Amino acid sequence: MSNPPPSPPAPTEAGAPPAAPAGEAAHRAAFSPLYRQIKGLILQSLDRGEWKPGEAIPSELELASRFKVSQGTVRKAIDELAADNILLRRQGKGTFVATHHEEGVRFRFMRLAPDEGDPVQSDSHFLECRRLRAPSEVARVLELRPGDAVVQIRRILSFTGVPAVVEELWLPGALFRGLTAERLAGYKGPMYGLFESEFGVRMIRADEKIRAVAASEQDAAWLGVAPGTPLLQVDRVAFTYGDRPVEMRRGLCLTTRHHYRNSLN
Amino acid sequence: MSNPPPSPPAPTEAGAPPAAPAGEAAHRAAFSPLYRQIKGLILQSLDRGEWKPGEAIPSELELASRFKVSQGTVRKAIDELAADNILLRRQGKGTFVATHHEEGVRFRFMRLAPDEGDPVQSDSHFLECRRLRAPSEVARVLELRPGDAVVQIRRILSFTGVPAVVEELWLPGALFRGLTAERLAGYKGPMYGLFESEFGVRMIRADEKIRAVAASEQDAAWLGVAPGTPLLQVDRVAFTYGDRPVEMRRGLCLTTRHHYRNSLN
DNA sequence: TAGTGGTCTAGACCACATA
DNA sequence: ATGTGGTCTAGACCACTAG
Repeated sequence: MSNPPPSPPAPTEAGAPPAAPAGEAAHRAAFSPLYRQIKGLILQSLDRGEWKPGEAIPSELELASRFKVSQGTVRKAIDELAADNILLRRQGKGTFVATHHEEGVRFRFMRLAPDEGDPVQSDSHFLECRRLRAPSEVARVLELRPGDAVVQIRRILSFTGVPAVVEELWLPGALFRGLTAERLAGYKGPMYGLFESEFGVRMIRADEKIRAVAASEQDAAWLGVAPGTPLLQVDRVAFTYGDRPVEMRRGLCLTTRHHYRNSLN
Repeated sequence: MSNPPPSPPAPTEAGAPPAAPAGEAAHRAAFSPLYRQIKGLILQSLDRGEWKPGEAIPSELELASRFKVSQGTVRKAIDELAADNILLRRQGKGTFVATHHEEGVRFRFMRLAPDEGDPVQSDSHFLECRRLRAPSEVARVLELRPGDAVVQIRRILSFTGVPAVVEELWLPGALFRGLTAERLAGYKGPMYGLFESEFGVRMIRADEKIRAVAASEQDAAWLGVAPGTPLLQVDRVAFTYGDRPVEMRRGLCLTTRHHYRNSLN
């Protein structure tokens, strides 16, 4: 850096607006450390697609000179993004934008596992994929205006040929133009991989609410069980960059040979 | 530190055995960075009770001089322990051993939340607390020898007076001598708080497997619902320092007004 | 050999809590 | 005023990857 030698430059300025202490400011305006501002700038670049999933981002040294901070500060920003599973560090190679196509990450959003044996990839059978105006609850959850278009998808997930989950999804229509049952069915790999590659929508995080419910006649038929059979109902809201909700989903899972796994830390 | 000035001391030595490259060693013996060795040493101190839950551990500078490393290295070790919720940093005050008594941490192991309103404390009604020889499955999960003593506990959890969970727990008898229904019932606060304060067993982490099942006659009676009502079955194994299993638990949850909440990152 | 991330150190200064 | 954790920098060296 080019500064008066052993005197670190004042924080609060990084090519970006945040946290400028104009005059005296009230008591203290938020205060965000430099590395967090850098994190925000990197997130913005990701959001606007400057670096695509699977690609390498610039090296730490390069980002440091771009943002006019030390490597250590960039490092700490990237540390947090890597902890959030948004970036992926590979020693000797670089830092990469995480993608839903990687092998090791395929079960991050698929918590249903067989009671014995290793987790296995599920097969999708799509029942429906249509566009319609958002029901009020869907609009509320996805933060759309009433009447905005949404895509509704219904599918059956099977493990080794046995149906185990019937699922319904809602997506904002504006983000998923041209999504059809054919495209869904023809795609190899996880659905979030398709969303990411074909529509530029990357799922970052999700909240789930889980309940036990009795199978309806129709759900029971799809799963080949008796009506009233207890099913695990998993309601998910998934978010992309900036905590914007972009998927609402309800899964009904048969848990006779599978379970939902979770770890509490 | 007292070392030849601008030449960082060789890693691999920190008052502890790990990762000593005797001669040449095969290809490469694990290799654990210094801060991870320090983390291990701190964990050992915690495990042996050198610092108790709620207490402050020595300052970073103090630990640095004790372990003969720089503050930054201790800091990184503590960073990881704080991320694991094992330590708690409080700026200006010190670093503290996490405890199950704190307000903010009371819902870390209680994932059942009311459908509307904020999470609320549950009341326990203890049905049973007795010592017996471990059934084979319990022995296997808790890594006991067949025939070792275990404590079996059964209780009902109620939210605002309404029964919502019937729960059965198994604990290693050797660690919980003198645990009785009276002591459980007389204790104010979370059960893990009692385990920690009265028996020196601190729960660090847990794995859960969740299924939907039909209520048995007995469980239905306890919960005031019809037999066959779908219940959420939550099977938990909880671990203390060193990933030693110290609790096996099965909860059956009524999810008509509550749900199990989870976040996927 | 060069480039990338990973570790370790040392020192300065900031923010917060307490006495 | 002092002590604690929190941030930032600068530089050296290690570990891994690839041309």
